[in-house]
Amino acid sequence: MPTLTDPVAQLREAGLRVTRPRLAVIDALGRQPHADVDSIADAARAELGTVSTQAIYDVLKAFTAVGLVRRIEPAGSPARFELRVGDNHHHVVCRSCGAIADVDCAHGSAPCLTASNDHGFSIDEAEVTYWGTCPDCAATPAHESSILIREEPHA
Amino acid sequence: MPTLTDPVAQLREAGLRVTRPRLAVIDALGRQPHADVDSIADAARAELGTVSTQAIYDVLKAFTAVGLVRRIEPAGSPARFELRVGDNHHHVVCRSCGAIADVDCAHGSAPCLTASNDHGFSIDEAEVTYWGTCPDCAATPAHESSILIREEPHA
DNA sequence: GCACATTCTTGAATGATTCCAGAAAAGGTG
DNA sequence: CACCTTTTCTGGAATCATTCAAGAATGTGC
Repeated sequence: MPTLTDPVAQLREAGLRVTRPRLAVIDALGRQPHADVDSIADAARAELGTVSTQAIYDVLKAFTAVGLVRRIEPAGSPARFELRVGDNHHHVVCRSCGAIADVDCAHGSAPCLTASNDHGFSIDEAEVTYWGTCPDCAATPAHESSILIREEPHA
Repeated sequence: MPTLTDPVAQLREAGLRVTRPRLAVIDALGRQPHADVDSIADAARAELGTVSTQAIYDVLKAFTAVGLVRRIEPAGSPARFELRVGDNHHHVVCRSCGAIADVDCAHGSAPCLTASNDHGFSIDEAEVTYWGTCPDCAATPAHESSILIREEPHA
């Protein structure tokens, strides 16, 4: 087995054309697990020289459509994307810097998928987001965190 | 006891001034559990005649800050607000029309709050979002849903 | 290698949300 | 009850993420 399922093969299997921007995006996501569009675009540009932001959006949309990547959208953050799909895992999001980490489901594959009262909805997915503080931000005295996504932008 | 904790008293207790727009927002939220800013603004205008969108945002921000309302942001939808706070409950979101319903926690008050591996994060909240199809959309043959937020806008 | 469909580029539009400065209103005090 | 300070509301513009559109470039199957 290759390093991690040959990207070219992945694209072909998904019925998608193999283009430079697409490979760059896969590569970027492989390196940065929960990157937002901007980071992915930066990474892709570092690799290819020039890629339009639009292309990144298109690529990500195509990937999401065929299930190659999963789009996650923690409240208050721009959308982020990850390659891990299929295994129902969840995320911890840092309230102060926006960092995201993966969390495997504690009770098997579909933990809380059973709602107490589904109001007649037919539920097909349970998405769990844990909110807290990442080790880095916990260590820092509540100011000057690494990224700062939504507080005191002037500091 | 009043219908549901006198709004005026609620505001006073929260240390907020009692203003017409604020009462209108509380009223609107009492009637529409998971309204977005636009709906709230409409409801408030129906009641007061004129209110700036800005005022609605300010009011909601103030309410959120003191914990009077909770802000929820399902991926792909504008932010929504609800009065129910304090009881850790979750939401079911309809993939086709965006409808939201409350779901009480099946296993007591803090169900999945225990992540299998917290990566060093100190977690303070677990937010669960169930995705599925609401009864209305399930009944409809997959087209012409009530609101249609994000699929096949041309249909 | 060719033709065709798909994908990328450029540039602009949209929608939600926020920032700003000034005008108005609410509450507490004398 | 009038005054003053603080907070809130108005109106308009700015910002950010994302999407739309039209044409040029590229990948794929034959």
